[in-house]
Amino acid sequence: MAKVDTSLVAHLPLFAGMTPEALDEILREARSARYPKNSAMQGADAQCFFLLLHGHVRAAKTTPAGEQIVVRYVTPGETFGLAMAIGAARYPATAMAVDDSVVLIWPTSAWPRLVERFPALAANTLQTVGTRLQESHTRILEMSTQQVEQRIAHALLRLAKQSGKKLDHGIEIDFPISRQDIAQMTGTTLHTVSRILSGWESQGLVESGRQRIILREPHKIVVLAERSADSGAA
Amino acid sequence: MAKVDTSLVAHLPLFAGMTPEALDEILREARSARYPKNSAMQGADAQCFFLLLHGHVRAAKTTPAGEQIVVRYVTPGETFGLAMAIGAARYPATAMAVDDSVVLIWPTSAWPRLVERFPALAANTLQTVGTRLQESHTRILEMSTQQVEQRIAHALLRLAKQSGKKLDHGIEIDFPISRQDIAQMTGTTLHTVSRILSGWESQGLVESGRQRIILREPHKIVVLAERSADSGAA
DNA sequence: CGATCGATTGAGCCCTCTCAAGAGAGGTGG
DNA sequence: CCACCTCTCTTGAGAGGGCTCAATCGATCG
Repeated sequence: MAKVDTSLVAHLPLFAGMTPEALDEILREARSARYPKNSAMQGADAQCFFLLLHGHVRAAKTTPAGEQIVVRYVTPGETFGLAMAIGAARYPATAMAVDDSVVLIWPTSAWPRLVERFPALAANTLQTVGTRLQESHTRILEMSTQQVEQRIAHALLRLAKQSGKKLDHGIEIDFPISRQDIAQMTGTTLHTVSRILSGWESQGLVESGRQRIILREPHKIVVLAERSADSGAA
Repeated sequence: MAKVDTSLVAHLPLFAGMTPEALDEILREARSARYPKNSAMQGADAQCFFLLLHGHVRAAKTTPAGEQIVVRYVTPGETFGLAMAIGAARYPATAMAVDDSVVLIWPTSAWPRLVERFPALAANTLQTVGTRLQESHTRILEMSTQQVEQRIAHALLRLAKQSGKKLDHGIEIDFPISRQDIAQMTGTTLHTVSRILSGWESQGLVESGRQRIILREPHKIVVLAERSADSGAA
């Protein structure tokens, strides 16, 4: 269990307002682990919670019938698997590394003690969860009021903002993502996603391939995203 | 500013694990207010947070274009308007009393101090917000995978569970709710809701009128709700 | 008793899903 | 290093669920 360099994580929102000593004490309870690309990261029982240091993780929720939606993509610096903080004994979603990933892991059992000793942990986590709640509401709003094309545009712009790699001309989404994944983020089918991306590609808005998407004209995609349902006249 | 009886609120999740003295101190900072039916409860700036004591409140989110969705219905004992706890300066949604309602109101400015003095407040709120986050994800899952009829069935069952009044034969939703409201909860239009409810009514599953719905056969509605998209053969 | 707001219902259309092939890319084993 | 195989992506055709548009009815309130 190699010691984690505190300076790497001190600036994260989770640890806002903490003394170096406190941080040190918290990190002493964690271990780190590496997950290879495409490996599952958790069982059904919520025995651990995670902080992603490197890589990308996909959190997905599954229906009884086996259909999936992508809850979110976790980027470095973010926590996930916080079931216990919200009083759940089982994870409501499954996590999978979409890239080779490195995480810090705490046992769920440590959470109550840590919160007691460092109340800022609860306050900081509340802030994070609150932000996610608002994002969820935004997503519900989009699904209720926008056409598929607008939803896909918004989803890609969000991914680009969150995990975009600036290129000479455009922004590349920095991890492998398929048409199917985008469909599961926007409530549609991979076929429709494929058709729309093909359309955009022929207009030069994007460039894409197998699990790879580059936004070539982000600004034009913003315009698309904001176009309301009935303002689409050419 | 009439003093609030602590025994009325001591059992609420928000105050779990608190001493009577702590509770007393927290309540001293609150004032209570009454909002008549159909009155708006908040301005744009998040200057207060609320605890609903009596009545029902509808929280809704609006698009730039003016379309609305219902985020949730607040029932007595629940908090709302927690923008500041999650670090937002403005409310992400608007609140309106759908019934004559009574609330406790704290100024937003009191929150940091209260949390500092009573860390359990943050932990309890984290739990609440976490639960809401999961409910949001469930809603997204439903919107992605289910037909409108199933979504409406789920929404009504949830409302009945949360705010249902048991009748001799059936369950009545205990506050005024229109077709439009249900449409805004399920991501559809009032027309479709009306058609589906009319259908159910002719089968004797529900009985409904102006802003009023009674589930006459809750069990059959559960069956409807769980029917998957392609198992609908008569 | 009139006005207003919610509910109902019909007709027609269109966006998106479903079903169905097939092609290309990338990885793997011989 | 090549052949094969699997996984992703593409594209066409057709159908249908739900939306839009439009008009009317009914209840509630002032």
